[in-house]
Amino acid sequence: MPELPEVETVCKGLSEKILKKKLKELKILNPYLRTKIPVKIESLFLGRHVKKIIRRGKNGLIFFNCNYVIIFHLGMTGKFKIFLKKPFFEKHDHLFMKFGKSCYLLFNDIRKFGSIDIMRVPIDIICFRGLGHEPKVINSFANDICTKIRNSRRNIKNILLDQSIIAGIGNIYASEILFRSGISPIAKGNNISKKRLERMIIEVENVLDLAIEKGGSTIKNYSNTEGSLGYFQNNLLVYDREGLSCLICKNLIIKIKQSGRSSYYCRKCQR
DNA sequence: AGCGGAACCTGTCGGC
DNA sequence: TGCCGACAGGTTCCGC
Repeated sequence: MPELPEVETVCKGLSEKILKKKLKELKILNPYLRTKIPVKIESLFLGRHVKKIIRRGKNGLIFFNCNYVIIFHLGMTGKFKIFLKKPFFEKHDHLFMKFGKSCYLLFNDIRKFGSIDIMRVPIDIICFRGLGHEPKVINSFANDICTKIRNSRRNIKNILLDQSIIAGIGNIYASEILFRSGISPIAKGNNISKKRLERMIIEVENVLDLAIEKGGSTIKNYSNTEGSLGYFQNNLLVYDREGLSCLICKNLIIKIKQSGRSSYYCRKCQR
């Protein structure tokens, strides 16, 4: 469940559990993710304390009191499972960690599209991995973003998914943002007025903020549900609603493929 | 240079 | 029941 709001929620959840705690044990169960988990991870972090945990785009960064940071990406199916006593390992568990006296973490990833990596500090968080602006601050960069979009002949859906322009939007929220903005996913960037893009930028903030809020409310179940989060489904206006009626005009929601990925929209409300 | 499509990997679901 | 293809919330690489 890994778009920006989910990663934000995971970072908050991890902070509650492991902030200031010492890493007591670490075991790589299966290093093969999108990138290989570095063997050095054990020697670099064992015995170190967690200083802070932040999110940048869809990446989570765990800072320790040493010169390295652990960077995780959830890919499509990555999750952290938290336990208060030592868990049994399961299929697709990749990394095991113990913090403090009794906090156990397992990174589990069925499809192996996630990653656990390390990086030396200091990190240039602005230019981190070529990511674009954080949605929280895009209002300050609205001109810059509008110009980029209006110079592009790509469709707006793909532009929203481009992490180097705005960081953190994924396939679900791209559809939701466009629905709320009244913009068709097949509209070309260079054909959308500045005014409409400014409205869209506000909706980016709205949708992600709301999703973080909802994610925050379910994170309470995080340790109980062992990471099986399923929040925000109830708040989706178009995603996965093919054939159902538009909540505004009652027209049928349609599903199309763009660059191999599903987009959902209302032909009448979105132009 | 910038774009769309394929590839990466595993599980699930619907159709036949 | 069983097999097969399509699909899933992401990113990167490879041609055109």
